[in-house]
Amino acid sequence: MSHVAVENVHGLEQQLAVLDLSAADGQGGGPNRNAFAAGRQGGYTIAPPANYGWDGGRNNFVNGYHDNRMAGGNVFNRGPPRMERGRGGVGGGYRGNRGGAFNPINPPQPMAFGGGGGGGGGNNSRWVEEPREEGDWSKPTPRNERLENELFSASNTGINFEKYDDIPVEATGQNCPHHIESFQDVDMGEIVMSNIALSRYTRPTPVQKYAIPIVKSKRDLMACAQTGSGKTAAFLLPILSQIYCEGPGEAVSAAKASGQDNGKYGRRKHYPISLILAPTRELALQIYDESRKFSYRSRVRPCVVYGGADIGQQMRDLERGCHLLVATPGRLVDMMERGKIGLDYCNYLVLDEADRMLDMGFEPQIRRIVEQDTMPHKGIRQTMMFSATFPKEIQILARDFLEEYIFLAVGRVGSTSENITQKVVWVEESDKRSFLLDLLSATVIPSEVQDGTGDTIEKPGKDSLTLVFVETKKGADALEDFLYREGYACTSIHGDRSQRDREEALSQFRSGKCPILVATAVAARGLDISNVKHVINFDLPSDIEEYVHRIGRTGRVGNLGLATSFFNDKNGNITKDLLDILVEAKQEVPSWLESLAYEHQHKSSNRGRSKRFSGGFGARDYRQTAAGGPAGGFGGRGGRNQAAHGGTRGFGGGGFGNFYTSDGYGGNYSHSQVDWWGN
DNA sequence: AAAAAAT
Repeated sequence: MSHVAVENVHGLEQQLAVLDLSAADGQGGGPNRNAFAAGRQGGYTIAPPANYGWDGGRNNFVNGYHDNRMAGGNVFNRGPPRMERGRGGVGGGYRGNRGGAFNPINPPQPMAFGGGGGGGGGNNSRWVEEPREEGDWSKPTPRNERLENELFSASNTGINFEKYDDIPVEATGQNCPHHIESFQDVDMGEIVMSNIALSRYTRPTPVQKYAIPIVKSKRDLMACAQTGSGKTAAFLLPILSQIYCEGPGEAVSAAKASGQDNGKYGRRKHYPISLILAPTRELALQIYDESRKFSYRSRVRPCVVYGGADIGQQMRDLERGCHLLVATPGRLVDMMERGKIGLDYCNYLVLDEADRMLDMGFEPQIRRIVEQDTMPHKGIRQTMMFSATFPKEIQILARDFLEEYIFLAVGRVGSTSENITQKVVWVEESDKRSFLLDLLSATVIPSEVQDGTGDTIEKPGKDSLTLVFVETKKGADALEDFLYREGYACTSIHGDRSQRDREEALSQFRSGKCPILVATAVAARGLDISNVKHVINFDLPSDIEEYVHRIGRTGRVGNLGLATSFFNDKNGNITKDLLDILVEAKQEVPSWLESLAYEHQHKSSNRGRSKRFSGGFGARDYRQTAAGGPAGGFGGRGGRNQAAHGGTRGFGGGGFGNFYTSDGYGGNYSHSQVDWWGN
């Protein structure tokens, strides 16, 4: 049945979910979880901040790029902080109490919108609006219809997750709070509830049902849930709810005490109450955009900082207040070293895509941020980690940052959504391009377009997006060029493109203006793009986690998706894991893949381990063993046609099935065959 | 060997 919450039960098939990794193994003795709430309630000096536009945070100019969502320039002035009105909050203590003592002007008055436009940024503002940080943080600030439309108009029309109700859920850890069935089952306050309604969320997704009460009860959490199942809201909603409920504590007064805005970047240091770290800039931006929705009509101001964009602009944005910060690690460290951000009062830490954040490339930066600076220790702060994949070795590492945590697994850790139809096809390197053309013309929902000669041709429609993954940045450029020359409206995203181009590419893809996006791993994780109907692994990745995340760009929030992967003898290292994934997701398995996996199992060591953890085996050694060297089973020269037609390849005893021959898919695949996967 | 993430 559904939602089997298990306490301290060692599940069998849950991929290491439990083992000895559960929180129940006595890491106890740490500080009281509630310490931060109790211990950080020092003096609170109320000093009115600069004039905030009532713009849930985001101005129309962020990160150095003009944001077209709000034409007309920066209409809100950024005057100096207003003179202290000295409502004598000193010693007044913590502000979380609703209906607290200091609420003389309620509700706060918003700035006039549009009208007046803020006085040209002069330093002599005479606006007498209530600064947003004052007042009762649990009470909504006034509506702003323009902002409301901007934030909520594009959101999808509710999530249909009924079919997920029989996904097995495992929650391990001591005193795990009971899950909820509806957003009304837990008190998240009127601000959150109204933003949930505006977002048209009808009922919580499975991961939200469990994570929300866990986070609300101040527990640390390691959460694993399939791609597209609503993880972002699963942490944003309860964290924001807590901040609204408890107020800013010392963070706001500390920022004010840290200095005056000197007009340029400001001298102030900002103390976010919550920090969310993400592995790519676009993902950080996306999370930030979500946080703007859920902080609408609140006193919480979200900010985002990431590399590749104007740091001065980001600093100016911080200057307007920063209570919830979304960041990529490098830029955050930079900001910390410049004294612009202090984590001293950061009570909530989220690692999104946590297994990536803790892998070799990121771990030192995470330790730098979390352990080697002023962030409250684990047990004081609340730490939450989310990902669809979480290799065992990284789970162990992750425990360094967690205290008495709850392990939550919705579905098996690392599994793929059954909403995604997965196909693996044998394609030699030299055939990949022509194969891709066939695939594109066969799978896109076409719209008729006039080509240069006046003939009507069919091109991808804007409601049918195709995401093509390649392994290298060069490869991405080359493939984009190729597709462009073939007449496809396509673009590309990878780490060598400018940040501006990256964001532009993503936006053109999202909007359907370029319905084909060629991408490297930068787009593999977390990005929520509606209408991605087809993910194509032009090059398969070398580890299975990457595969799971890549194909998870389709089949989101209950929609169906298709993922096609080009496989050849370069991909030996992923054979077994790929087979396991296909079997588990009840997908058709090409018999040649089964045979290869069988061979691989008998011919390579270190099987089933991600290369990151292969101990003494460096990546190079592993590759040689697995795929290239004398011990490998992939030395043969088999062509796609041979494979497809069951011809003999160079693998000893490789019995090839007729999965691809039986449906004529092999070398004779043509544009007319749109039906090869059974639709 | 590659990608990502600060300049």
